[in-house]
Amino acid sequence: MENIELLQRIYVGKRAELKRTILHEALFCFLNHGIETTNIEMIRERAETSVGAIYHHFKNKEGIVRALYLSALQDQAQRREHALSQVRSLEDAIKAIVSGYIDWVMDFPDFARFLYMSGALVNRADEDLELKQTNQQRNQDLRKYMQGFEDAEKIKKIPQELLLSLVIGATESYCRAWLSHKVKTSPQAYQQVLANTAWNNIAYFPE
Amino acid sequence: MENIELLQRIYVGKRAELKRTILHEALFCFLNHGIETTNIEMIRERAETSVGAIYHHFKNKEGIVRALYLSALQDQAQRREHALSQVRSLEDAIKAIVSGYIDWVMDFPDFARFLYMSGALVNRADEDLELKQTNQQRNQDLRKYMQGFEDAEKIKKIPQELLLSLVIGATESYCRAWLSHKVKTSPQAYQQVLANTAWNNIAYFPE
Amino acid sequence: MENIELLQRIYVGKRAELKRTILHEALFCFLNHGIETTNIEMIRERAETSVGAIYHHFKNKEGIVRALYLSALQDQAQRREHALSQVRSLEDAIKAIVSGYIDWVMDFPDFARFLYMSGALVNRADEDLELKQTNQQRNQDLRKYMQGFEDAEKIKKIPQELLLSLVIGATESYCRAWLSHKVKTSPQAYQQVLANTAWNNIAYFPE
Amino acid sequence: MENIELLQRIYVGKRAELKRTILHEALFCFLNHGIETTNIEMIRERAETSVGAIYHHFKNKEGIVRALYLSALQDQAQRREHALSQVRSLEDAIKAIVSGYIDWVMDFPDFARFLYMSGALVNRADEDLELKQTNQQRNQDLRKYMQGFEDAEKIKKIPQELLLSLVIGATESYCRAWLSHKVKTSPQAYQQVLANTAWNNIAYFPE
DNA sequence: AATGAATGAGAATTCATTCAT
DNA sequence: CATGAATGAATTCTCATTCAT
Repeated sequence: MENIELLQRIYVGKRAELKRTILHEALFCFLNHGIETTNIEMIRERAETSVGAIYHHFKNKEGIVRALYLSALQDQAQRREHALSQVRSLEDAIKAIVSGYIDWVMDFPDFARFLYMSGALVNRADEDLELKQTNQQRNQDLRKYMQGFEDAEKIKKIPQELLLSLVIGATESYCRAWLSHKVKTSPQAYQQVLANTAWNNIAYFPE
Repeated sequence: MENIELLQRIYVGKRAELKRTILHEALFCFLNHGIETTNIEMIRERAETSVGAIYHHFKNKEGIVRALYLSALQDQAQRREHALSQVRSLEDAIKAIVSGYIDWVMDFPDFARFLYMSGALVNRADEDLELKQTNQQRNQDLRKYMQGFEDAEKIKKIPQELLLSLVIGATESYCRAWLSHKVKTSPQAYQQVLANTAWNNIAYFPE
Repeated sequence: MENIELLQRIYVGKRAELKRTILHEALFCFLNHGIETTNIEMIRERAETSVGAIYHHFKNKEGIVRALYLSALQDQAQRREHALSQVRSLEDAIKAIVSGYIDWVMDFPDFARFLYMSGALVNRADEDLELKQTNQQRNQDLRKYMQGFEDAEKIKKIPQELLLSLVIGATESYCRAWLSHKVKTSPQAYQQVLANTAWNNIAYFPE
Repeated sequence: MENIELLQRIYVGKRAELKRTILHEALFCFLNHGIETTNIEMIRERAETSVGAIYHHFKNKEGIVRALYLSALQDQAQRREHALSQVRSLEDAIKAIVSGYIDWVMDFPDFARFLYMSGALVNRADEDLELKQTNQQRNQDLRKYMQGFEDAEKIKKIPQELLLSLVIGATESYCRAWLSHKVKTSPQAYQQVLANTAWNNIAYFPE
């Protein structure tokens, strides 16, 4: 169960064991029955705990969804930051983002699937300022970081709103298709191709 | 209310007026409160009809969701087929697909938003063979159609699974962002750019 | 079951039959188990209906409490107004109020008990403007009415806030004690005495 | 926080500090949210202690309610007994009871409010023999005491059940109204009047 | 004495759906 | 075709209380 690895990075220590178990089993239920269709009893049964404990730790059913969502995002971001820290040019950065994304999806397909399916739900919570701000901050940081490279002029002409879609759009689209079994070949097989394509989108961006 | 236009193309005539009204108001509720959170009473109230009438016309709550989903897909497909029929080269076809996609999203943002949000739900229904087959059929048709052009060798090297993501990935990614208010500039502003990028992805596909 | 009589005056007709039944049985439960301790299932079982029907008609558990409370108040007021309409002097009015109060408590001891026990609850809802205003209106009307009599100078010296307590205080206190079985003799036995005392409080009000 | 004063008279010493704190904060919660609606967690938070500590000191939620209730009754009785010990005639005794009642309500409005609101609850506990007997004992003592005065023949004609209502009814009614903000003028302003009225009810009791 | 995580029975409420009129 | 009262299974969540540390 590689999912536990991810959760162990976010929920550290012995104390958090029950929390991790609950999240792990909740993820299983959400993926197999859908988020709205999963009820607390199902999670409770799998986690072999009590309703009270679940509410004690997460307050809400939504609290579980949110905890999973944030764990996934946070881990994804950590991995990306690590990958970017190894890189010295814009081209390498773009390719690292695409490659890293695919690697993460391959390592944690369950979390990836969950991110896609919960997106609609979590975005609904427009009031969720905390999440929104964390996201915006990350985007800005990323942008600034990339503008620090020597070959960075290229992205100065590209509207920043568009940049992310050009880089990750095709990759995300393919991963989505793979995770929902619409295509069979693993994204890893196309990792090179998708990384190159992403870079081409930037390098040959039409004036 | 441009949504009604779309519905009028699918549900034709005076007879279908109540059906259209119900779908129209249901769409409003689904977008504003989420699909699962919307209940029949909410739709009934807005549509100024009775519970019985809704069940008479759609059998189910799911029946409403499905009707909306299929209407959107069908209209989108109609539009794409029309656009493609005007076109004589692979390049034009690719660009027409991207442009048409953006046009449709701009014309019916509510339906587009609905498609994105219901995706998770409807895909869950793996048993829904009818829908799955229609979709696969359309994809195959599209592929065959494109292979008929003179300049079609290019896509023969491209794995067919990957093709759609390369063409539409960035565009879909940006439209999604726009519909959820993460970016402000309308996709229309980037229509040219996105169409060109899509074509570049095909034309300069790495060997 | 005299309680039904009262409810029939407030909830008129065939249509309202289920409503009356639910209220009637709820009253029984509230009195025997306390308001907070009574659960919907208990009411449902006695009323031989479904949970849904209860919620359909009253929206809330609190809705049931409120409906009973308002019914009681309304009936009490109706009776008092009727009694007062028969009367030509301040003395008779005061005595009619006391006598009427006791009569009503004797006729509908269940509702009286309920009023006493729900008072704390319903008053908690400070936001309940509707109720508050109705009450104030009634008090003002009563006051004006009483000032219309020939022998009304007497109450002009009495602070209006104090008036009601002087008139009804002892009676209410005794009825409360009787309804909670702290005393055995029926209030009716002291009707004359309490009416006279009330009048004395007014007539010999210290300057 | 005058409430603490009262509690300090009942729960004496350093040892009982936490007990007093818990009761004090519980009182706050009960008054602001109602007794049933207040949960242990709310009290725990305000008292800055632990759930365990609360249960250690009071065994029960009901234990807290009861402790508050008994404290209030006990303090009220103490005060009354003291006042009565200063008095040499029935008239003075009656007036002292009324005045003392008002003084106590003015000094401890929170406890008074609590007594009114918990009345319904505590009476429900018919099984609570201890409380019932204490109460009856006090009433009998009071009666005997009053019959010891020279001018005591007057109350011999008055049914003993009725006596308390005649004496305290109007006062209690007005205090209730004041505590629930239905009237604005403080009971103290009417202390004389209410004491006189109470005495009149006895002195001029109709044969 | 103090702590607070864990328990789990029990409550209120919702809501898709049916069906008699 | 239309209506909306009635149904009742299912769900979320609460909270007094216990108990190991």
